[in-house]
Amino acid sequence: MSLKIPSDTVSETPGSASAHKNVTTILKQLESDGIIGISVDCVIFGFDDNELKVLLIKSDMERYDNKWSLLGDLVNNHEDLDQAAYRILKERTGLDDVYLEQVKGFGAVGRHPAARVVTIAYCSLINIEHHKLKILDNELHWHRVTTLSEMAFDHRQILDVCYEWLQKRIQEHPLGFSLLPKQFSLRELQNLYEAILDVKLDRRNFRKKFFSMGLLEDTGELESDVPHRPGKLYKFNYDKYQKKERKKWFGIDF
Amino acid sequence: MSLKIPSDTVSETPGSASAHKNVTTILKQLESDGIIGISVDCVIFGFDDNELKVLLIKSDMERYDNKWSLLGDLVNNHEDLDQAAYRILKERTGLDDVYLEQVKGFGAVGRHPAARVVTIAYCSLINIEHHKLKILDNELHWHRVTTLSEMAFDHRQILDVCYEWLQKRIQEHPLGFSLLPKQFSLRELQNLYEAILDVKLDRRNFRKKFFSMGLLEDTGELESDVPHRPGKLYKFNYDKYQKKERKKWFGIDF
DNA sequence: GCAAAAGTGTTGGAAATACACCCATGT
DNA sequence: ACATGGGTGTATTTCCAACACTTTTGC
Repeated sequence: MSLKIPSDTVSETPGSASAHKNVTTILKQLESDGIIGISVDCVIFGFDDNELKVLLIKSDMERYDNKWSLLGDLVNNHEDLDQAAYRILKERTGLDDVYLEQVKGFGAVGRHPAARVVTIAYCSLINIEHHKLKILDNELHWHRVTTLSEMAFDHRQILDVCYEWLQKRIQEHPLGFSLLPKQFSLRELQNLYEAILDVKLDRRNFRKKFFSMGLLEDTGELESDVPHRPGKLYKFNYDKYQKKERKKWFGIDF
Repeated sequence: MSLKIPSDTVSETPGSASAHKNVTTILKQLESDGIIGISVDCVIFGFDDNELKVLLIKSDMERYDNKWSLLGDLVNNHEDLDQAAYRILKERTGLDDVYLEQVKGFGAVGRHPAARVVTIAYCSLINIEHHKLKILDNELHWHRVTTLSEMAFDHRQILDVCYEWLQKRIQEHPLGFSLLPKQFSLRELQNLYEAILDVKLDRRNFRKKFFSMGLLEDTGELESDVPHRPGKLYKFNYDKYQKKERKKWFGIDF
């Protein structure tokens, strides 16, 4: 987790290295005062090369040098938790208007070496191609979720929880489309689900399922630059999804 | 939310009124120092008279007099979030060894009038008959979830989120049994599901469903003191449930 | 014997699964 | 022409939903 000085104004130089120093000082102060710090950590998923990726940086803290870290920061005094998460995303990646949802709070006593810090984990899903990263401080880049090197603090645990959350959530909510381009082929969609859930699905049944939901809109366009017959491109009709009434009864099963 | 002086030792006089004073003082201090406080609020559900109930107290704070409040407290410096939740339950109700799960963090800037406090909501489910309340400070008692009077702070929102969480969770995890006696009839179980989900279910299909899961154990005993044919009493086989391998694939549906 | 809830099976429809061939494109 | 994935339909099975009568007990 990277921490910076809490302030009420969003930095004018988002992502600049200078905004992320003095971390240790602040934490030492918190610790000596016996105060619990509160931070937000963002688990940002992307999908590329048919693999689920996560966005990590190199930790600012010496002791955790060469370990990878989620994108985090202390929560400012006058911002909501959600706002803090959006701010961190914006500062670190330059990205805005993305899917973001709170997943869980982590507050084990020893989870941060410098001070007592409770963190709220957020999940974000972005399309890697569409949102090219503009800020690359702290070696920000994408990592495969399946083959992760050692991570700082308890960030591995946080990531694991968020990944499991994603596996469950993607089956009951159409958040996966955030990982794809606005227009996508059914093959891409299926690859996404297969990669995240680590299963093989039947192509025909997968199509039937999604078409029967009636939420995919044929754009009339086709794939290009593929060395085979191009597939149709669809987009997800979010309005129509919103209007569907949610069923609160799913069926008991455990 | 009721707050008390953070300390590293669990109070020796759990639930005593004296442990819950000086709240305003602490919060004023936090506020003047520009520090974000962190608390835990417990939403404790019970089931009685075929209705879902929630355990509330009268708020300590003047401004919120006569409004009902969840059971909460500031998190101590040297306790995990989960520990804090268990401590609050123990202090306020004398109860231990109960189901408890984190639901969501709430951190809107203005949610608490005295200071900036981020709270982590926990859900707990207890059997009202089995765990008779020993501590009744602050007018602690059970309220119907469906007909709630005005609540303090944002506690109504927290309760709503937790209730929706419960409706979803009870269908995919056997936590509902915590609300029933160790031995229960199928009628009681069905009443529980019908009350929480606010649906009517077919009795035969309900039985079929639960028996087919193979997790109910016939105790050989029967209901007593019922003015009709007594039903068989079952208990939930939690060991067997634990051994079942979880399926990560539920089927896409949204 | 009557009221009240326990206990029990079958059937039809819907949804999930399994499975194989022809089509369009780039090379 | 061939390699690659796109696109499609059907048969089977499984699961869910609807539905009614007999049994046991307390009063």
